[in-house]
Amino acid sequence: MKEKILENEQYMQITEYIIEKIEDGEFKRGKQILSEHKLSKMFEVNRYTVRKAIERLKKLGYLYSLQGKGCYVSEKSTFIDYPVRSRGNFSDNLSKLGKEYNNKLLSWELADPSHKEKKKLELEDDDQVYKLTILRYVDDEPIAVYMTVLPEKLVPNLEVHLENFTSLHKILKEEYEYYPTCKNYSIETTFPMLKDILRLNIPADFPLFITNTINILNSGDPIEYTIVRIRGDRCKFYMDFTDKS
Amino acid sequence: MKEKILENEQYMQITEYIIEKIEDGEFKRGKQILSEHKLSKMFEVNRYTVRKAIERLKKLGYLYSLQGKGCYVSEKSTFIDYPVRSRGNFSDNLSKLGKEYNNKLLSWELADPSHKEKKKLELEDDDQVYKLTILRYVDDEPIAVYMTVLPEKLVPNLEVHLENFTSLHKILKEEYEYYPTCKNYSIETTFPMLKDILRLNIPADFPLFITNTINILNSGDPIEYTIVRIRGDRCKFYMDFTDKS
DNA sequence: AAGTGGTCTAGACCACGTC
DNA sequence: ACGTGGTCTAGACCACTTC
Repeated sequence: MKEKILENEQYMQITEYIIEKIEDGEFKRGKQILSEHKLSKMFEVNRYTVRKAIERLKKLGYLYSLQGKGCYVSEKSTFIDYPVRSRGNFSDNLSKLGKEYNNKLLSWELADPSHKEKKKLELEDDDQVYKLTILRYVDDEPIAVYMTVLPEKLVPNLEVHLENFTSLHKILKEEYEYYPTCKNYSIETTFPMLKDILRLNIPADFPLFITNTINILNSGDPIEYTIVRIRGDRCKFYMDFTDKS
Repeated sequence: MKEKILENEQYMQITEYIIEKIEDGEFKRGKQILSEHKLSKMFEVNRYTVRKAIERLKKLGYLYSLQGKGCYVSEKSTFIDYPVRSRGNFSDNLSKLGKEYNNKLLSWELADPSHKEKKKLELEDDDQVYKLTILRYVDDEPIAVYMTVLPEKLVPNLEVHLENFTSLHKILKEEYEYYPTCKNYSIETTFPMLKDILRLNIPADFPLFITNTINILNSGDPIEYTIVRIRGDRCKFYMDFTDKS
């Protein structure tokens, strides 16, 4: 272990070494690996160095650790497919996968739009907006935070329909007869802020997707501007261009 | 600084504190911030703790550091838009943004397909495939690594056209009269492996996009199966459903 | 030579899980 | 009581940049 892959980066050698062990099957899926203390003795390095290697292996998805118990080799994880398409929505897809999902309305307010929201939703000067924050669970695990902004003039008295919230699109359909379609969509990746960490219950160094989307009505009027913050370790985006729905 | 946001996580408090300073404009864009040594004295913590905060701030895109010089507040970064659509390609979009790009063929081989490649490309038992590895630069900065697999039977003698490589789709068009369209597309996010770190010249803890796509011919036959590994800190994906191209 | 960030050692205390 | 991972301190050496 004493030659160097990159200069002065023993933790990188240890990382690659452990990956090999996992892929060779020597460290078995689901099984506990050696403790940090034992690994640091084995590699003759400080625990700090082993921890940096393990930190990276966790972020790469090879390992996960439980405080007080130990560090384990991950099972092959199943990603939740997030479909991207003009029409249709998330729930259609999930039922195909046999997964349960539900939404929880964290908060709502009727407020003045920010400059950006005003522009995205093509609003006049005095228009107000509803701002909803929704937490989405899949199999009872929090997966994504939705921050949706809707023009008040298009969804008057929205708050009346927010009791026993299950789905925004259900409300739009059943109460307003709106069938929004996606105008555009963007996907970035970063890391969770403190709010995301608490809401999604993820470590600070896990990747996060951020999507921006504007949905419009048949008339072309923007009905919602939504920013979604999605667990990057559990989800993937999927587009099927043969699907004509 | 002595109350706790999360338990035993002083570095998280320092992170949030510095973010405030940046967003308030007290730490100015492009300017150097205090050294790690000075910050650790200021917050009365060890340098390790300050470094963890700075590590996080770098990953969040607020800071960048130069060895021997110091740590600076990032300018607002401009993302490279990666368009996703059935037809059309990357280069159209970039020329709109006024960016230069070019490709470099790192390697190619004619080989047996893996099990997965065989399935994705709907190959017979004896079919071979060309495997190309291409590095894409934007403004002379490496941005993405393409690993493309093509059935040999559809692009016979491909190697003849690989001299002075500029673009695979140019070869497909000019030499084979193929105009591939995208069948499906997926996007995940993880972290770079050693190869990515060296090729894309990024730190180990920067986020990476991984896309999978299958392109088909008009006949419906799969022509390429491509895995792309893209810098997540510099790129975003963009879909426009009003664009009918 | 002095200052900076990058890496690592040695050792400590804590929270948590198992026994 | 003990082992585990999570956090932090104190101090060291290195590579790099600036002077």
